[in-house]
Amino acid sequence: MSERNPTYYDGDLRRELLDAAKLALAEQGASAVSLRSVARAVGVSHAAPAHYFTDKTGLFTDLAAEGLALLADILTEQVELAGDDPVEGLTASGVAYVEFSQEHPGYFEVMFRRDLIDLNDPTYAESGVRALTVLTEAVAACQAAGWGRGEEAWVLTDVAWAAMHGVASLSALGVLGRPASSQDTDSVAAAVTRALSDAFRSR
Amino acid sequence: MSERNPTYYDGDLRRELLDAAKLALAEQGASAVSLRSVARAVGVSHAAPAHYFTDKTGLFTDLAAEGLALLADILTEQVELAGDDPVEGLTASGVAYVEFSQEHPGYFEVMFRRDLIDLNDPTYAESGVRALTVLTEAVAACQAAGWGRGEEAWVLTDVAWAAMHGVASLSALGVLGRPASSQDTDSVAAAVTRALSDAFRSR
DNA sequence: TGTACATCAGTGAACGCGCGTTCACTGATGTAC
DNA sequence: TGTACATCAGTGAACGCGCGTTCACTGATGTAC
Repeated sequence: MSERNPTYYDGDLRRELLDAAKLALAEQGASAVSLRSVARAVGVSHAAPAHYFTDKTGLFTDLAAEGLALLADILTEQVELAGDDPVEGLTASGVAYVEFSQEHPGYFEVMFRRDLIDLNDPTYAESGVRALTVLTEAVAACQAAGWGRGEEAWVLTDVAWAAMHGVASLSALGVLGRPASSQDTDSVAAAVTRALSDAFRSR
Repeated sequence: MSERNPTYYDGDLRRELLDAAKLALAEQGASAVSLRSVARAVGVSHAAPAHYFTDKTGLFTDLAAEGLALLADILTEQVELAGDDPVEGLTASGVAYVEFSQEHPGYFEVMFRRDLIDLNDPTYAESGVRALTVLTEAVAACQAAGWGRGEEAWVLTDVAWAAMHGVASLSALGVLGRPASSQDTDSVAAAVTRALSDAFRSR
């Protein structure tokens, strides 16, 4: 997606279209977002998005790739920050994953939707591999430190990913928390993520 | 949704429309399903679905309510089967949740989509409460047996739900498993679910 | 048993709409000489 | 510095399409008497 001639004027319109799409996705969900509505939100011709993204799948794919790259960066940072404590690195990654989904619901809405994006897009795939590699290495470091021994490495990676992803998804749905109370979504997700991390940590 | 006169002929068309929608959702995703396409698949007039479901949201809501009721049944059954072993009951519920998502991808596609269904539909909400109650009671029984002490009950319930839901979602996406190998999706999900259960069990 | 009537599931024509996509174009920016 | 040309971002009119929804209707099923 989106190969552009870098020697030429690289205006803000592409950026603005992506931001508008991200906002609309967060506020109204994917079913309400069209190329025309995005163009309308930015105030340009309805044909403009096709210039940058070819088609609707292109727009969503570029947005998903951008989000996935940011997520990979965030996970990498968390693992690096944790330094010599790999279990802390994995825990912090989980917390950061959930926070990412809350801070960027627009990204999260399309990042894992195979009916909306091209999973084989090189940029998207590269970031996906990067994020998964960080997670895999973090798990391997935990195992080297004695955590989760006796389990195959990829199983533990999937377990960690699934746990993070589950909290992020249900948190976005707004179904977590003490029944019939209106707690702050972020703090609920934080409590759940923390409890989940503790469960892993105590192994 | 769908109050109908039970004294009258209660044909199969409603059933067939639901089944066709479920199949299309599983195969092509929500963005490809329309009232007209469902009617086409069944071979009836495009206006027929409106008779049973009022509108598109109605169709998806009825389908989601049906799926959620089935899931609540399944979870209840697992807890009952486990009898005196509450941790086994919770574990079996997790496995069953993931299996449900794999056996009924069409249900799973709409069951948690607030942009597609009416979350306040009485039937849907009632099944939701039922499923969550089963889970809550299972967690309470586990705590009574000494598991997960020191954690608030709702946090543990959310942790369990998020874990199940994460595996189900990522499994449906097809991203779990040993990297670059084409393992059977079901067995991968089973391995991950099992590892997750073990993690909880060992607390 | 027979006739007249009520119900209602499903039809099919018609509507207006927003969509993605195409395409000839304009006009500003940058390049060659 | 000045002119002629090339590039390309973005325009706006036009297209055909599938959609959800409406509505007068048909015809089969069941009910009243």
